[in-house]
Amino acid sequence: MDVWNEFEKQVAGALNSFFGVEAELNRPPAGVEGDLSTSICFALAKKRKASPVKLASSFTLAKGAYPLIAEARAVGPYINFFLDWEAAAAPLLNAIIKAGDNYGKTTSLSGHVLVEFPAVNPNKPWHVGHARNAVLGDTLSRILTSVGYKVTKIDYINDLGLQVAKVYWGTKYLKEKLSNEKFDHALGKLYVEVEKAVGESNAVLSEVRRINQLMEQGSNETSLKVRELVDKCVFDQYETAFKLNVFHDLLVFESNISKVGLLKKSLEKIKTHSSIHEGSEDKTGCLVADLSSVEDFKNLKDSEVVLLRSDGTATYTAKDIAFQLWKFGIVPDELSYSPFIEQPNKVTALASSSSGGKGSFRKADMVFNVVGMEQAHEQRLVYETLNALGYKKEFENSYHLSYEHVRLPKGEKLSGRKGSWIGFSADEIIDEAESRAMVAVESKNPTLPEEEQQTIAASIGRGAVRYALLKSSPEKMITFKWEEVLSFDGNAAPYLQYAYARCSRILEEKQPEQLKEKLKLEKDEIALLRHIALWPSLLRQVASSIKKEKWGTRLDIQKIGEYAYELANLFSKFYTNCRVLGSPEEPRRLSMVAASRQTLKNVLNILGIDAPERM
RNA sequence: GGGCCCGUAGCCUAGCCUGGAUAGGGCGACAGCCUUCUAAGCUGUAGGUCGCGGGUUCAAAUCCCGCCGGGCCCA
Repeated sequence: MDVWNEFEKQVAGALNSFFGVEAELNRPPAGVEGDLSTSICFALAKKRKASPVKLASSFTLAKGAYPLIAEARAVGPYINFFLDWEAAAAPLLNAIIKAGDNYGKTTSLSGHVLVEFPAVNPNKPWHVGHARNAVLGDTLSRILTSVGYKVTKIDYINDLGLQVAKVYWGTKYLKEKLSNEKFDHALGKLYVEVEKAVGESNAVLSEVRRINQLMEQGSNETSLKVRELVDKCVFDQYETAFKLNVFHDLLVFESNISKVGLLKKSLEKIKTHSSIHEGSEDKTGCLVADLSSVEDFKNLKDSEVVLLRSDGTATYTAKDIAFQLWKFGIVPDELSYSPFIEQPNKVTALASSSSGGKGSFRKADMVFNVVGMEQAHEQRLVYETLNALGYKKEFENSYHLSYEHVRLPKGEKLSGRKGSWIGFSADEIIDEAESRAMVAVESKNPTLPEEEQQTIAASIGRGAVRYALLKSSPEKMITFKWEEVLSFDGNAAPYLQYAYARCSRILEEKQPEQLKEKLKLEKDEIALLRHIALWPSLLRQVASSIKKEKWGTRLDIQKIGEYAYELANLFSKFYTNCRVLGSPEEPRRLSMVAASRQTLKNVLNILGIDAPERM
């Protein structure tokens, strides 16, 4: 049931048949009456040599042709259209309640989308910046799913990096510094200590390098032990993910990629292409990809991208290219998979492994990499290389979802090496939010069993953190401030959840029944109903805002949060001004409450925020 | 040297791609509203050189050019 979409079509049709032009439609600004408006008369005024005001007032609606349009009113040079809410309300409300969790969803798009996030190194806990990445990737996945895509959420674990070798060295030689806390936290702190040791002694660094070599060779005692350590760390990182309602389908470990020789096979496949050749000048002896045909890279030295150095070792770019080729199924999937972890969403995430069975991994039609914006250049190199190799379709379907980083209150960066994340790990922030929520829950619901209070507080805490990370545009830097994340008033997740809980409490008393006749609605009711009706087109609009750009991807993800806030706000006004239970308007208002509750639930679900029945 | 992102009240932020009505919100401040479905709420007041300067246009926060400030990348 998409009343709004139908209304838009009718307004466009009415304007087209009267003026004979396609007119753009806008929402009138706040304080101006009407549901849709057009400023087409300005443009027409010039061509037709008439004043825009006259043109606007000349407009008339063909009778009976546009059942959803109640009125078209000229306001100065604008024409404002009014939807016939009294006629539309009953069928709309009935349809929303019937559609339930599917209200707003469509199946208009299809294809397999792979979304990779957050790819945190397995030697420390997630900090608030990783949480931003994860929450963005997760919400993007929810949006894509809601418009019909089949989405695979994938995580990449670089278990062959020097950072991992360092913590492994630490567990052997600095055992006493490994604390008893949650393992990812213990490792993260140990890592800081190892960095100090490395800085003080060359012997340590060469031992770390030796460990790293063993890891890269694989199939030895060290590499097995390192993988054990990595798994243990990732398990604990995923406990954090679960607290944020972040779930995955597949984890791919670099060690497994390396073992099956993905890089080598990818290079075999592409090296005969004319754009892959030996480098010139200072790149003699290197294998390079030639991107000099790309306008933006023409004047750069690295219009030749090094894939293999003259000593035969591969660059990160080469690995990234190989992995991107794998994602699109250009090189076959030779990885084996085993069940890795049971998730609270009842999906068992699989992980690449040395012993498991072949996966049913389907090649992707579209790939999103959620990566910080400092990597824009690197990401573009990868995609442009695909293009240069003739994989045009894959190039066009490679998306770098970039986002700005989270900074600490004083403006410093979050660093694993220096340990500046300590005190700002995702766990610490979520836990703090949860315990603050618990104080309020206890005082407002003293009779509830403690377990239930805990569940509600957890929902509020994680919701607050997720919403704080989602409500502003990804390209804006976030300076972390406790007061902001822990503010439970105003434009914050608890405000949305509170509106939902209020709906639920009314409906606990009485359920709505099918509505039949035309409804006479009050102002607050129309405002609420209009916003509810907007949900399907808002969701569609956000999904279609996804646009590959030269550097990065356009995505209006913050519009979801904005919509959610407005919905909760309009419901709160309705709740204050329109008595439901026991009032003469009870039948229709119960339906309004049920439709509000359903829409709030569906919006919160896209944001990955729980909808508690009471709080 | 080249490139990317950000700049909107004390603080945070929407709007910019697709120009149009008094630049929307939130926090904080101040003043009101609980004997009726949860006051984590509602109502109101104060607070703005939309970083600066040009240009295009009937119309610029929005488009174009040039600066400045902050962050980042390539070399």
